[in-house]
Amino acid sequence: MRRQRSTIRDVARRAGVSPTTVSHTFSGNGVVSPETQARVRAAAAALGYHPDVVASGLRRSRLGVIGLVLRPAVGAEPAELADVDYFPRFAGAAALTSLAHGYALMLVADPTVPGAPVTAYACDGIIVTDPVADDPLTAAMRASGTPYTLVGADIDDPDDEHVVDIATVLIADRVLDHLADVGVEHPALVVGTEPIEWSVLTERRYRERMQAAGVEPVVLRVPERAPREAALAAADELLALPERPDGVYCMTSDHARGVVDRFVERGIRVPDDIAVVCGSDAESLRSAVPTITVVDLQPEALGRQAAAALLRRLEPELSLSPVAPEHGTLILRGSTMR
Amino acid sequence: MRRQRSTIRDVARRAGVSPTTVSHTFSGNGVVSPETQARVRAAAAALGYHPDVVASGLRRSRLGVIGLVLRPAVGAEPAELADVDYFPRFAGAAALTSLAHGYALMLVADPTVPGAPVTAYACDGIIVTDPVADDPLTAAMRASGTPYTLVGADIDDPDDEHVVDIATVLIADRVLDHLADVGVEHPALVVGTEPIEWSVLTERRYRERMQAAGVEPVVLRVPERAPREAALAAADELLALPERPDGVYCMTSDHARGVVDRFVERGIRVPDDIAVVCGSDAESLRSAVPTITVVDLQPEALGRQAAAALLRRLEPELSLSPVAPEHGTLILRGSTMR
DNA sequence: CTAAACACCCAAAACGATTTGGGCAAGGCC
DNA sequence: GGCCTTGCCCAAATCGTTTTGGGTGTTTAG
Repeated sequence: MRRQRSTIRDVARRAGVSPTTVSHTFSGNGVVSPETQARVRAAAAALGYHPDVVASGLRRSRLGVIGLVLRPAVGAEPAELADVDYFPRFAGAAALTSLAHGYALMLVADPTVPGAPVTAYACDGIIVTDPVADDPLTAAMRASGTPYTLVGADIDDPDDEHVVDIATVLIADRVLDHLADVGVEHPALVVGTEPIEWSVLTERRYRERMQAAGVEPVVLRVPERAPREAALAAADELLALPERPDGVYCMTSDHARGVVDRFVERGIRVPDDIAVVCGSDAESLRSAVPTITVVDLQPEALGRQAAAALLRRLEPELSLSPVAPEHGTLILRGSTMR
Repeated sequence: MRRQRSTIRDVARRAGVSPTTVSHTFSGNGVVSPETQARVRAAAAALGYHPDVVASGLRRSRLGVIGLVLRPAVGAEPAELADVDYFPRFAGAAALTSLAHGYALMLVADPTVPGAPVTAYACDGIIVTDPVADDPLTAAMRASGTPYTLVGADIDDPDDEHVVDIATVLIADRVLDHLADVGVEHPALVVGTEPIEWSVLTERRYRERMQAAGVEPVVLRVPERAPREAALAAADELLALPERPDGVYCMTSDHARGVVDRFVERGIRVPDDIAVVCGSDAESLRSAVPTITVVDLQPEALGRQAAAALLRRLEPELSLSPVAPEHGTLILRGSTMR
């Protein structure tokens, strides 16, 4: 029952050659006569041999694996992720792009958190979404010489070249424009607390625009992983304001759902009294009453782009069809249909 | 710029001990005095040392990685997957369950297809969704002694114990019951061609029920990855039947969309003339006109279950909270709302 | 006082591949 | 004939760990 895999040595013995020759025939590295190659391949086939990726990875320090660190998701319970569209879709697209070029994609834990497994360092390169401010993970990757690609910039290091643009400002503008279009005059922002580009730049842009419009900005910070009560409380806080906002931009689906639910509970009409937009899609937003207008972040496109960028770093001669970056558009639903 | 990682030997030198001792302090295997341990840890920290997962994987033949083979998706273009909910959600849940127990999850290619990378064999165990009839991959895994878990049974090997139940028959009954409830008397079935449990058992069950009801079964087989035209043609074929079906059960989202689109094009009213149910959910089915009733396959629950089953095989002493299997229910939408 | 038990540590042999640096013939050139 | 290629092949070192099988001293038991 124990694994009894045959090694390169077994193949060599059976084919009457040296292990070197076997290695050469498979890697195409040395010079091996066609007849010998045939003998070797026959022996390998007879033994059901296939090279040990780990051993060859050790020697060549190249494993054929791309790592993916989903930052906010690590440590999350699977159940918590059930409602989030972004990560699985991103990962799926990145995985297929990698597989198409001979790499496996591995979802790994952030190796900079103390007790975590350090599998990430074994990868030939890693994709990080989304890096936090002054990210220790990026630093670690740089120190260990592991190629990386960030999805969304490290806001404390905006000059890093290895970033896939997530167009946060563009998207913020679209959302705020849309709210203005449906007549919202003083929107509030409900944003997460993690220092990631997505949150920080959205808030910055929001404040800029409010200032330009001469409107007092209202920003509520609610932790991404806070319990539902936090979102409900945020809704109450908005309603208690002296000048009640007539629109809300919630970054995460949990917050949007909580806020809308509480509004409805309190007899506030959505969208007539307050319009709501959410910054990312999720099943619950589609089936909510009313359904909630969202930003389509196009996770597949980003996943593909991130994987392609990293693959280009790993194998410069690879020909990768460039992906046209087409950034988030709005999916209009009930919560803004006035 | 080249990777200059420090090794266990460097740490040993700096701490004035042997590599053995360093290994022992980190693995907790041998006996090392607390003072020595402290010295070793200090040295490791100073050098930024972290063990090489690949080297240790080679020696211990245990990498800390679970492989996931998404059968129908391998070789697919990322764009093709964009619309499919099932795989990314399944993978996401499996990944989080694995990470929570110290394993990374790796999406790998089917190693039994000729030129494919054999990364799968490097995994400590693999999850296969969905195995085809008499699956060569299962055979390979058995031969190489790699633990595996199948999601959906191999229909030619129904006695394999390492299977996560996907309740195909139960779901088929629910769909057919629902169609009957809304007045459908002779439903047709549009099913894929891959010999996977999901397709085969559904068709079998469908035929059983039609026979019991004394209705002539109508089964159209359309390849899973066929172009859109194939689904359109299937719709036409259904319309051309002497006794036109008054309901259709399409297994895949592409087929359902194509069929509905062609029906609408031809002036057939959905659901009034023909009701339609799809066997798996996708974005396009939610936004189609009319929206299409689907089976909620609960990919997260299955992913979690599959990972848990495999983890239990890999580490029997692991305490994994049992997951209550709650199988597919229907999400009712316009295409069956008569 | 001697022998056994214990605590702590280490050298060297794996693990399974790749790579380096030749070795040995056969053939070509002068 | 001698020398240089060229074609083909191999032995041994290497990658960074873990594990095996001792080797020291220092205590404890008899």
